[in-house]
Amino acid sequence: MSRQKEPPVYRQLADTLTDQVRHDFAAGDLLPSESELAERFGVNRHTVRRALDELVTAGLVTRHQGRGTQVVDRRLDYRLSAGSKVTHNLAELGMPSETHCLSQNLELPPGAIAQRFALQQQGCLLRVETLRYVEGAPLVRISHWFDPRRVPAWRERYRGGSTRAFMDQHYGLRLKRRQARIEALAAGADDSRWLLCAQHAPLLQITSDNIDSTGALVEVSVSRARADRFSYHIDFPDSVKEMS
Amino acid sequence: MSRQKEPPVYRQLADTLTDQVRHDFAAGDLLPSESELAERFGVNRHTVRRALDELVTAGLVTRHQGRGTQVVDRRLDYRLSAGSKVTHNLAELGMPSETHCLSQNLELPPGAIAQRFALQQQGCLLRVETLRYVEGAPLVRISHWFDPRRVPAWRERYRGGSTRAFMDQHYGLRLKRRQARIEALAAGADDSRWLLCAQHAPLLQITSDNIDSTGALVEVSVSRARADRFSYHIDFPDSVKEMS
DNA sequence: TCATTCAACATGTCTAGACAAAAAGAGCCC
DNA sequence: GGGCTCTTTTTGTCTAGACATGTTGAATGA
Repeated sequence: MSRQKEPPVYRQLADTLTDQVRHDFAAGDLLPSESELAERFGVNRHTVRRALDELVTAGLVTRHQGRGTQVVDRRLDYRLSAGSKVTHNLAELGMPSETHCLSQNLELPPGAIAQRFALQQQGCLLRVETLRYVEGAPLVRISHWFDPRRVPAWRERYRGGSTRAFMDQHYGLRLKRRQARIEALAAGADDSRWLLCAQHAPLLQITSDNIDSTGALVEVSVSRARADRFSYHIDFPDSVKEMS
Repeated sequence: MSRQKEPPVYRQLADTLTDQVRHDFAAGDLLPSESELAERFGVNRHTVRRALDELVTAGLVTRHQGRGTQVVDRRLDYRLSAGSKVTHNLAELGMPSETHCLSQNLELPPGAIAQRFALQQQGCLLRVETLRYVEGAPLVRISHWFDPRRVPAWRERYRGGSTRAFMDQHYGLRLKRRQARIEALAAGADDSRWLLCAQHAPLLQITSDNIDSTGALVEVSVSRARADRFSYHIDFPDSVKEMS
């Protein structure tokens, strides 16, 4: 194991092990023991542990005291290397994707959402959770909050697919976006589970108010996208916007 | 330090240090060195490091090699609860802030930046690094990349403050933003140092092309803002945009 | 005065060895 | 077979010391 220059040994070892795990191991397999790896690579066991720490935080393996280090189910990593087409216009996003429905319930919305609907509605809203796949990997998780009076019997009919198309088809609603708020945040446990990303990985969150042709608020959507696969692009045609 | 039963020493130490950091330290303070903590608590330095690892991943402190372990800014929690003024329009941002200049040099730009200037210039660009404070706390770190021919003798004159006002005053340049790209990413070592945030904390990065009145590209700016203190807001006047 | 050099100090990495704790399996007895 | 202990294997924790690398600030020198 090269030791002359950068990077540190545990980093190189982590990369090596990551490759091996990806190519030569299946989900559920046990890795060789730390002592064995240490001997095989000619480094101290602590260095192996430090390297394995990386794989653990990357979500590739889990450790069980007394049992061994086990390869976790993965799937997503292949996409990351094809990093160039990362820039999506949110408008294009609907097309080549597959949308799954995770849940749909009537719920009391959190304060920030309720506030937006405040003057029109103060009870429960219809919350529809969807997960959108692009090129086979999950890209964005969306919470749609609907005014339930505008989309009656939604839950009996909707089973997945584009909510936009569904609304158009069943309710004749074509929503426009009135405003959007863009934030960054760290992935929580739920996010990492659905988006197959590391916990605390950066996400791009977009909250938008969607109105019908009369200007009435029908939907507030909160989407969380994996930042490594998504960015948001804005063109300023020729407006007199200030710059920053 | 109790060692009879559970939990492990590093865990107890992590809890102790977490308390101390919360009560006896202010944002930006440096913790005692690892060796000093080791001696004070009667444990090995590695055990202290293991405990500090917990604080780092919890986002309470950041480490800087050669410098020390620094307490991260926590004031923003207050801000989050008073969640309303978190939303800044990037255009408003210039006003109540204080801008410090970190560095300014002629540099070979990275590929992504060079590409934007490609047809006009293929040598060095003027890179100006600024840090903007709002309400006394660092909010955003900006890399300005200028076409040096458009801002001659910049470095002899500029010492801080709004680059926008400076350009207007000295060069009669009033730039407009042509496009912007918004991404989320995790804070690196440099970011955490300047922005006083945790390493791997989510940042909102905005890359924008700024042109003069003739449409020529003069500046590309890359700003990284602490996601916990900043969000980006967009209004769609009455355009026929698609929603997502 | 200003810049350079250098030493002190901080975190980062690596090795070495020891024991603890949990899990799995072997062998035993009933 | 079923249940038991005991041994082995494996990860978890802790100590000890060494050197690398980055930062800072004081001493030095032009």
